[in-house]
Amino acid sequence: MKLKEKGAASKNKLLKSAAICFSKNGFDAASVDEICRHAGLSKGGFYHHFASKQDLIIELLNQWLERVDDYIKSTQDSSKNMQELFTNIAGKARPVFVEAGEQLPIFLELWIKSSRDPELKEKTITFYKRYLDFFKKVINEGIDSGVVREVNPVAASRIIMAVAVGLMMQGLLDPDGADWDKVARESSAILIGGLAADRVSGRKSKIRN
Amino acid sequence: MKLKEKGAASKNKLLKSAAICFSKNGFDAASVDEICRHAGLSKGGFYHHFASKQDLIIELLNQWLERVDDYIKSTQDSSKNMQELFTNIAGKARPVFVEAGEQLPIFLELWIKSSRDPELKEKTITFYKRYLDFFKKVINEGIDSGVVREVNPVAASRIIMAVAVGLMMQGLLDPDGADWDKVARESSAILIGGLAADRVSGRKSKIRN
DNA sequence: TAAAACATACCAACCAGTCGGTACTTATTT
DNA sequence: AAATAAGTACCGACTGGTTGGTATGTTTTA
Repeated sequence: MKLKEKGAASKNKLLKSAAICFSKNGFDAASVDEICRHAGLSKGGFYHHFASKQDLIIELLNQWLERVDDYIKSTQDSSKNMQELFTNIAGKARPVFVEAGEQLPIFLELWIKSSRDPELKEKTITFYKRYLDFFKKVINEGIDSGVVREVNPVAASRIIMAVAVGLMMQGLLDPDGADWDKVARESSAILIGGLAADRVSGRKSKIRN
Repeated sequence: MKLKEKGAASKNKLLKSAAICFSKNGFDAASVDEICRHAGLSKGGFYHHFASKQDLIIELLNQWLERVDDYIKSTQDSSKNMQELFTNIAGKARPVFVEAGEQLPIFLELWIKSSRDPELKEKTITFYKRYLDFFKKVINEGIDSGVVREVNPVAASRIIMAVAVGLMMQGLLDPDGADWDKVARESSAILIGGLAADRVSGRKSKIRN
């Protein structure tokens, strides 16, 4: 194997190990030593590849950001209308809750950390806005095609985001308290179908202010 | 002042200082020394009142739990039907986002911490279920009175919780990105009114599985 | 032989928690 | 009421352990 490749492999190993160690007990609890041990490298190796622990975190975030892009693209391609899209997203609840279930606490911890760290915040907001724009676009299409009533697209996007994030948090706190897969599907159904027994207003939504 | 009262005052001062220090940089970052300094007490004083740092956190949580009960009661009393309740809750978005805005990161951090710490988890779940039951009750009343269509009450409660928590998290990440007060009101409107332009199904909701 | 990819040893800082001791208050006894 | 005993509130130096980061040396590859 070439030197460069070996170096890149080690760096990747460190990133993977870091993600695992972080998910176990959080960012701060996972020490650099522990990550190194898990990756089978020494501290010198770590600081050869990363300037600091924070630097590693940033790089991890970048990797996730790329995945977000991929996910958005794949979901966008395979969904024709809003209902279908929501069904697709809700259908992916299980992999999100199970496979990535261990990465979830880190993801949330990162979110909170971002609220205090400008460097992280910038990255996280990028991630956040990307999803927001995606939903906004979907809703606008829905409105144009008459499937969605005339709500504020940005506000609606925020609710969708809120439901997604909020359900994740509940799943995190009470994993066995519900069949989250099912809850996700029901949630999207309620979000789509609406809560009220009868339409409160006419075609136009009744948002004041 | 009597001795006991003085002690209680000091303990309270420590709790308040802790809440402030925690909100600045998180649980782990705030050292016991820092809390003591802020409270104008020594370390010995701290460990006279609390068995450990964790012990303090638990007591803080208990205080918050009591406030939750008060809040639920006050909201319950001042709302006759579901729309009114939601309007009330959404109307309180500003105080939640502004006044308690600094305590929010801690609250969320606590949530995550709970997912790993059984002792904390038990407390947090109590808090969580209390809100869940509250919403469930409201929705059941709504269904009985015909205002709400026949959704799964538990699932609906989880969505409401999700929206609340999810919006808080977005507000945390991007405080100036939106008028969160307005977003909260619009959200409750959408939640109540529903997203779809036309009722997808008939009276019965179309939840499968 | 130069640089990349590590390893080893080490440090200064920090942190939760301990412990012996002090100042002051309350309860009990004389 | 005075003396004594017991308890509460608090101080601050100290400890054992951990952590992020560094300085320097060694091996491997181009």
